[in-house]
Amino acid sequence: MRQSKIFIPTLKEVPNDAVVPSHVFMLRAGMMRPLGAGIYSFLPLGYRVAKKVMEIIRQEMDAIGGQEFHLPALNPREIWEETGRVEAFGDILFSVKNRDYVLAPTHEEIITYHARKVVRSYKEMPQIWYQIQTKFRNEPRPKSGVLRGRQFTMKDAYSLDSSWEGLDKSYALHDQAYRKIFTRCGLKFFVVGASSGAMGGSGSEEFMVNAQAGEDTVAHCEHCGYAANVEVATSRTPVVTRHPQSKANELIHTPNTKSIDELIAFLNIKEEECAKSRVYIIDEKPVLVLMSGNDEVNETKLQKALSSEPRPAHPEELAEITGADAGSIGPVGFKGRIIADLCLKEGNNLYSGANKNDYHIGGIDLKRDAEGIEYFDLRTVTSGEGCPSCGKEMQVFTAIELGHIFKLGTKYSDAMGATFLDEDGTEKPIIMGSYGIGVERVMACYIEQHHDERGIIWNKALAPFHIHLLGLNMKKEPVIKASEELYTKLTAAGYDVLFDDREAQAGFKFNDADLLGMPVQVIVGEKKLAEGKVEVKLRATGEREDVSLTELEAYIQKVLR
RNA sequence: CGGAACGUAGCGCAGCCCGGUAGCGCACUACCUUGGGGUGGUAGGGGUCGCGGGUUCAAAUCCCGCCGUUCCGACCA
Repeated sequence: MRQSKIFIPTLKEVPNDAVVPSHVFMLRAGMMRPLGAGIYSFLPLGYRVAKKVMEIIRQEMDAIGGQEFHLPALNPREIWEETGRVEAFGDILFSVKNRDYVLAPTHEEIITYHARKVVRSYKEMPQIWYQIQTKFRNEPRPKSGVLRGRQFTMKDAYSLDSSWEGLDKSYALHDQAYRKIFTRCGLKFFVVGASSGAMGGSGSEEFMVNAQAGEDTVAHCEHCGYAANVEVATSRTPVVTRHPQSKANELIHTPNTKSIDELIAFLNIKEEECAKSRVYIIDEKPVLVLMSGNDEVNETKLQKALSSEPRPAHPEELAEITGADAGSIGPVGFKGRIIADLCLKEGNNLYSGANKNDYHIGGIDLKRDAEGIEYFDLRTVTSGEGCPSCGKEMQVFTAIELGHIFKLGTKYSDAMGATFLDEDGTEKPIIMGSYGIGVERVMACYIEQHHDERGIIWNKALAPFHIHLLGLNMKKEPVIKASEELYTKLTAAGYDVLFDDREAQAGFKFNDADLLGMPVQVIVGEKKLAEGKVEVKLRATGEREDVSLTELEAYIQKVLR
């Protein structure tokens, strides 16, 4: 493709609205343009990448026996009423105004609808049906370019099985296919599994990548692969040691010390010697939550422990309940339920608030001074703590969900009456699974993981072109001749070549090439051409090498393997 | 949906406080120049200042309403 012909509107400056790298570069490289909040048009360069991603997905889905469908985005609302998901989705579901249709945010209902009409016998299963299509979700807050949009492309697959063992098999096939897909795309990913309870249910895995633009916070152990959403993640944290002797309570005047940091500085004690207090209101009753040192209360874990929705107490409530303001609250004399993190189990000689402003109490023995105290895992893990499964250091970071595989079971087939006749002659609901991948997210995450300050760094698998051929001075006859010949030759050799045949300054072309990020740049300049050579630059490393025209093809084959 | 910011040429921005001729850089057009990291110059084209209303002799500028976009939060099958 000649760059003088293809529409690639590159931007020198960073568009005002773009913040995360993938968004900035997709706009700057002329891959896409916005049409509205969370709505993007793909331009030729961006669409080439999308097609490569979709083709990789397609190949791996076909390899596990998937069959590609093309399903309507426009769905009769009544189908969605059958499963109660009109209500479940709420405002996320787009509705058509002048007819009773909705825009499909996913396709479980449509697949189940067809399955119920078609599938009659256990003999017709298993099936894997998939589609790669546009989905619509009325996101309250679209953000980060293509990472959270109102319209996006998704590969959705659905498995139909006659037995739970069959579902396990279909699920495992998808697990393997997903690993191949993301690996082929060059993504460094990890899997948050059901064992870690990220989704709270059984039989689901999220495929995620580490990215600053991410929306989920996860704990991940590189050594053994343990990964869990920070809402449920655990770690090996030392429990406070119980001293053989419990000291007596001691009221200490601590003016202007609200935080744990201030307290340890003021009293010259260690963080582990403090018990931090948080008051929550649960079922309209106050509960004191004690954490070791500066540990953060994990409200998801708290909710699980109390099996009820907690909310932090308001400042006025604090004063009323404890007689003190936040920063001076503690277990001694607290009227109400007291629970503590496991790290504090039976701790003694601790410091905590005195329930009297500007006072703390030392020598607290939870066993002695907090009657009826209960212990739960309530803390939020942080980077550097020990992995619960292998004990090595874990990291906590934000991540983006790229794909999700899920054992649905009979939720949809039950609701919609999609049944089959089993071998024993009984009618049973079809056992289903659903498996999604966000196509734009794969592209954007790749860029999040592979860019530098100059632009994108494509690998061969996703690059819109393999080779960027730069004719440096397109007014000089030898350069024109040589670069035109190379263009023909490399194209004939099967490479996708982007030929910068524009009449522009060398620096202009170099900067554009680095921004667009094709893996290999072949630079045709007058001086080196006189020696029968061209320069080959590898985008990933910045390495440049002069290669003679006769050896060029072999050289490219080597670096672009 | 709560909090905040922004909306002026294709893009990035100044002008607004203190009302009076709409500006800068890049991009674009023509010509010259340069030709291995966004070359230098000359001459040009391009604007309902987001929309609507109000105040005023006069509004990009002040006031009210709306819309749009982004950021933080809530939400995220």
